[in-house]
Amino acid sequence: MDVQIEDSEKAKQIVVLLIGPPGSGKSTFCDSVMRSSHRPWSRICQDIINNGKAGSKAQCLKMAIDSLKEGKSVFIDRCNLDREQRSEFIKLSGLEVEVHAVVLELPAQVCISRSVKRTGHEGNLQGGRAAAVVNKMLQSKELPKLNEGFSRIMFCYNDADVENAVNTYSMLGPMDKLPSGCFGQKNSDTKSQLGIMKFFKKVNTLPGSSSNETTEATRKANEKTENSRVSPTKHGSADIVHTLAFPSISTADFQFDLEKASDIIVEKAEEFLPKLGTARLVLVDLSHGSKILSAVKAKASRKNIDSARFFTFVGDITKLHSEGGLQCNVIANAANWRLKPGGGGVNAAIFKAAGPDLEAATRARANTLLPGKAVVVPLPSTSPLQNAEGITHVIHVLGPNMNPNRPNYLNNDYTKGCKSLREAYTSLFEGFLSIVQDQSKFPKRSNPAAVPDSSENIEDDSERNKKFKGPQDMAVASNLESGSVEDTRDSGKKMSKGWSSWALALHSIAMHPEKHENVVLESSDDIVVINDQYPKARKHLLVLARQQSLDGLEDVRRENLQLLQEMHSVGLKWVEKFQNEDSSLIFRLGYHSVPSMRQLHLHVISQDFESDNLKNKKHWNSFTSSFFRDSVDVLEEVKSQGKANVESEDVLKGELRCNRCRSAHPNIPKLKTHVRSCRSQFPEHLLHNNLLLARPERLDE
DNA sequence: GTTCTAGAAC
DNA sequence: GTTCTAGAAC
Repeated sequence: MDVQIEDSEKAKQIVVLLIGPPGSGKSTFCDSVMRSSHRPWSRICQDIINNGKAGSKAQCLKMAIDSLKEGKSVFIDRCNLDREQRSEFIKLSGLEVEVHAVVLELPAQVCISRSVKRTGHEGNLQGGRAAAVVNKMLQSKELPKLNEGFSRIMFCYNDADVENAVNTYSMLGPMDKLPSGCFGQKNSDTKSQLGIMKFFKKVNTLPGSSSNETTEATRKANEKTENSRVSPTKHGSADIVHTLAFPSISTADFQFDLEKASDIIVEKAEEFLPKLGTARLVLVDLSHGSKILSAVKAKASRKNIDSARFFTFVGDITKLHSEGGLQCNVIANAANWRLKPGGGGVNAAIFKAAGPDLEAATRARANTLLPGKAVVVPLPSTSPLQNAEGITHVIHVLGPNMNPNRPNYLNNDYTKGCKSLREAYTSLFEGFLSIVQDQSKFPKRSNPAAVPDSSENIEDDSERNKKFKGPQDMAVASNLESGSVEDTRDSGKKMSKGWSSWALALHSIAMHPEKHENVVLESSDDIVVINDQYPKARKHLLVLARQQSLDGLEDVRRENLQLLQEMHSVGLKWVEKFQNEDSSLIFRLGYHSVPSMRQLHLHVISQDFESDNLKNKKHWNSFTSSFFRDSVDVLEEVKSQGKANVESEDVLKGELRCNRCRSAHPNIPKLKTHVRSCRSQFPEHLLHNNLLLARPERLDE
């Protein structure tokens, strides 16, 4: 196995800023690490720096510099709660050291009670005063961000997190380096990082060994997955670890430059891993001497990409499980534009191994493929590839061609070529992501034979959910569902993106409007218009996108721009119609940042909010706060930056403010009473940016 | 997403 | 006592 050798042979010192109020356990943290670490550490504690008495920040800095000169790594043991307090320590990174932060975000009560007890001895802060001090400090707290200059930040919210962090640093030998980035922060995707934490716990560092040790971690992870016959790693419940095995696109027959290709593979893997939860990406090649594999492996290692979730593998992509012991549920095919078998290489091998079923299933989805595009094909359960290898989906992907003897030769134009190859990997990984998300809401099939023949459903595996006839039938549908599917579903609702049964009604209508004639107001190839079943205002429509795998605003990309424009103009048309009937109506068109129901839908909603269905804070704030993203703004953002900004769900819990005068109200009934009579002007930004759709005279009242 | 309801807030 | 919210269950 060729292991990437770090270019710096020198031991990399680190400065670790502990961040937390008194009583959060900063000193204990340092002591625990220093007790078992093989790396020389110096703890710089402002409380005792002056011969056991408290000193100044400047003294701490000086001592830090001295310690670094002696070759020690440094803990800065002071509160470091706000950005300004931290800034001078971060500047130490100029001395060729990495600056890390470990954030001890323990409950304030815990810190207070600890610091009350402790300061009891020292006579420093007594009882209630300690509480007041801690509370005051916490008020001015600013959580650290990478852009302050940290190369790594770890957040700890409880004792287990702290233990994890202690282990991570204890295990760190003099030559080791930790992955950069932000780890463990709540409200962001932390799942991927847990893997790393667990993993570092296991690594035995050998002090003073060769420089290779920097990638000891990487190597072990690879060994684990490459050489032993591993069954898919289980994460908590019964769900499988989704794994996509893919060949390098365009670098074989299409003769794409290997250096450029490997850059793009690593770049795209890095981009998608955080979105993929625990799922894994595996670059596969047949030969041991594969240049593309070693290039990718080296680059991934240099970027500190989690090697348990993105790695390379030598083997036949059609026999990964049976011959390589690697369980993958999805494989990518370097397809030809006709999506036909043959040609040689991976394409021929996959079609051959999958049998005629794959061709039929492919044909049901697409006849041809453009460079840069991918198509996800569920593999029929009858296919030997599913039975023998556990493959449930094949994703055909077509890359750019640099070979003059093949069609659509790009004549060495690598500007176009790189763009197209990036697009190809984006399409491929997005296809995989859609599979991961679709299946995260269902338990693994216990009996593959019971799966409906997927060559027939253009849908996906959630086809069984199409028992829904629409929102009206939800109660019935969920009765039918209960038992077999329901009980193993995530109960902790924390799953990255699992759609519960009730959330699929819109998707169902968008896919089969003909089955919902009673609710569909208008439909075309691209959109369906329905009344919101629980209107939150006098007029409240939804314009549904019909395209697959556009679940919500977060999935929207530049290629969906035309669709968004159509949705917008359909919305406008209905506004026009409603205003012809009642010229006092004022509308906004927009999307929820994070929708509760699957399938991208545009809300067309009048701004009176006169509705008995508007019952709670979430309802109100989802239409009147920044959580509601105006269609106009979304279009602009997608046009200029390729995707739309989304607001965090946290704002839904914010206070209740009038949508016109922005006055705050204590509860929903009082708010509604106020809103009924408020005649103030709408907020400036809505008026100014033409986000309100009203007949001219109606906004001047 | 909605419904239901315990218990917090008044 | 009544009103209202927030969380669980669906």
